[in-house]
Amino acid sequence: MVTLIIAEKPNVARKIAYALAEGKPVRKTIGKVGYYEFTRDGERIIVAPAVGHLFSLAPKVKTYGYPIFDIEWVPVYVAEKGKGYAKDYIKALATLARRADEFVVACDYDTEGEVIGYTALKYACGVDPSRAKRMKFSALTKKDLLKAWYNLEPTINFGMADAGIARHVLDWYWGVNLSRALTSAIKRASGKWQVLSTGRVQGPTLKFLVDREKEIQNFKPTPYWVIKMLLEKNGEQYTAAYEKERILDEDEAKRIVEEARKGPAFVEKVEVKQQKRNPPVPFDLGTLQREAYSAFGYSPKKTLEIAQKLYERGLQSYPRTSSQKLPKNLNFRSILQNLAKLPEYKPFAHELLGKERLKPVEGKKDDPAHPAIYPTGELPKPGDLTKDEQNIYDLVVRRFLALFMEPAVREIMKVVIDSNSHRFILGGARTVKEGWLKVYGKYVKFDEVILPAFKEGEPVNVIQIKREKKKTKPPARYSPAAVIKRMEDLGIGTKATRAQILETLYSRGYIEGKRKIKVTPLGMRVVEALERNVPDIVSVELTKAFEERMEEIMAGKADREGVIEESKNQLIKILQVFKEKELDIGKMLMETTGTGATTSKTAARKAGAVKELSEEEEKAVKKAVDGGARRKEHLVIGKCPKCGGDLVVRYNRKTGKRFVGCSNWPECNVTYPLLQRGEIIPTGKTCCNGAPVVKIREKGREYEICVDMNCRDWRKR
DNA sequence: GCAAGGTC
Repeated sequence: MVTLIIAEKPNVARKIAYALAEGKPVRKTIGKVGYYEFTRDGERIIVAPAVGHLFSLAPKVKTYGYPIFDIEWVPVYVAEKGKGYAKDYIKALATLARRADEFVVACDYDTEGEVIGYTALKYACGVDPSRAKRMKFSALTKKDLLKAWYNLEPTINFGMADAGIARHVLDWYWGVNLSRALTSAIKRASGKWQVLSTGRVQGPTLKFLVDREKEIQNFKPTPYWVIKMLLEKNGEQYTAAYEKERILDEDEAKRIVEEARKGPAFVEKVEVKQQKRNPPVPFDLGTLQREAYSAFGYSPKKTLEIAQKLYERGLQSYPRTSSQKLPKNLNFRSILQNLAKLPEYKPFAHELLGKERLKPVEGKKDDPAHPAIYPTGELPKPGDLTKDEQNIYDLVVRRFLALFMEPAVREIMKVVIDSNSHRFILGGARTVKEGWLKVYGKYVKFDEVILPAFKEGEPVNVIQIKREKKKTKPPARYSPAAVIKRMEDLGIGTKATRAQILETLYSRGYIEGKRKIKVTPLGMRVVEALERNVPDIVSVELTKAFEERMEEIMAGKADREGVIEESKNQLIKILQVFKEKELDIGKMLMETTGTGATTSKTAARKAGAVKELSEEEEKAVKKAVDGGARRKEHLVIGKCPKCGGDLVVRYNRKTGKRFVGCSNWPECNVTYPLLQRGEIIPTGKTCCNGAPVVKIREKGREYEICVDMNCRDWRKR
């Protein structure tokens, strides 16, 4: 007797084989596809992989019209471009099925996994899916896999399979029909062929981008005033802010300034608090994509591609996960021992290996199929990784190391100054214990504003009290990383598809801008047209409704075909109305708001995935990057001798190396090099030409050094 | 040609 076990992907097939085999499984191949043979308890077992979905929905008749509902399952390589690799996998399963008497599905235990198993059995193996048993596991450890093998479910979960199939059909019906309707409308109005699209996830994603665009367009800045007190202590100047942050009336601001100027000013209260900051949680894909965007400016899609490559090389675990928890039985010590072989991680790994107990922090999110992302302990060879791969690898390794480290401790200081019964607040903050920031501080910065000691009741030497006029700012545009986050929060798309769906919006010409996403006039019109005629498709409610129907199918409270039929009837009505108004809708889609035509193919390409940035965009990007860096709150080590701004520790975006730069960059271009090792502690002292002196603490050694390399006393120090 | 979902 031969049993064929079907896994969701090659890597899992290997793990199952190694877990179930008595001794070592034999790896064989059919075409390019590897599969495994072995015995257990005298039974012959074959484990072979799918590669995700091997079958996809496609129309039975090739037409361009709509509505269209007559669809069938076909091999993915027939329905989609670039899926040729799937052919070998289908062929391998078909061949192996002929040798098997029993079938077991061992795909991920969720609706998509059930559909992958179901269609593989039915269309690749040519077997009735009701003949198959089910392995059910939530971790790929030997223990879990053996338990699943000895406790096989008698059948696959047909409730889950039916719910999954309904999801595929409904998404196809709504997405393809409405995309054809939009494309047809613009064709009729313009005579030109331009692909437009929408769907259950594209619609609401574009909608929230449009909402933000409108908020920005309609934004009316209102003036307000802030009041600042410039004061002096021990020869240094500090700025305190009036306790009411914004004053909306200019006369009131004037009055406060006049009254406060009369003084006398004294310290009313000093508060010092210590704050514990725990290490960040392990990476799930979304968090990694956000961090890589903020650290390196990588798009979510790029980060996923790099992470996939690192996974394929065995350097890190599976990237498409929503878990923020590490496997309980992972051998942390052996991973750390391996990482210690890389000089840049050696000190941190050694420090951790000296601990008796290694307990990583963990986050709330979980994933039944995969743990959080972690480095496997396999090491890249020198020169093996591209710069981009090195960056993501470094981020993953440092995050992993940080999980086991002590919390950082921050000291927050608040000095309340009274001047003629008006209160001003002077805030300070510094890191008093680095903890996990030692290894991860490269990617997270906290504000360092060091204040001298103030005593309650002491007089304050006020230099100036003044008001400044400001204006409220419109809400910020979404970045790609922020879009992914918003999609996660709304519960639309999956960790594996969100980045790709965002790219689709670019390629349709709906949105533009690499870092700050702007909706094009075409994008605005598409949402408008859909909102008027098919409000469901731009609302997250459609996803919610689908999910409810799927729950009902799984629970046996609704029938798959009934749910599909119901959605189809609803769509028929909508599409009929759409078709009647097609020409008008097409004309509306072509209207632009005076910023140039967007309906031609070239314009759509221009508005699409932006490869080259205009000068203006380049500036905006620089500003965003700089703004981002500033928000990361760099360590201040002294004053700039040229412009009086703050000299802060910065990190080169490309090389990650640290240096000292002026906070008034790009207006002021003062920079100094820095040693790349050791902790930097500001001393408040200055040296030649006013350059600051810093203290470097490294491996218990401490010394002071002037940051100016031309310093005469450089060697001496 | 169009969706969204797996995975290389």
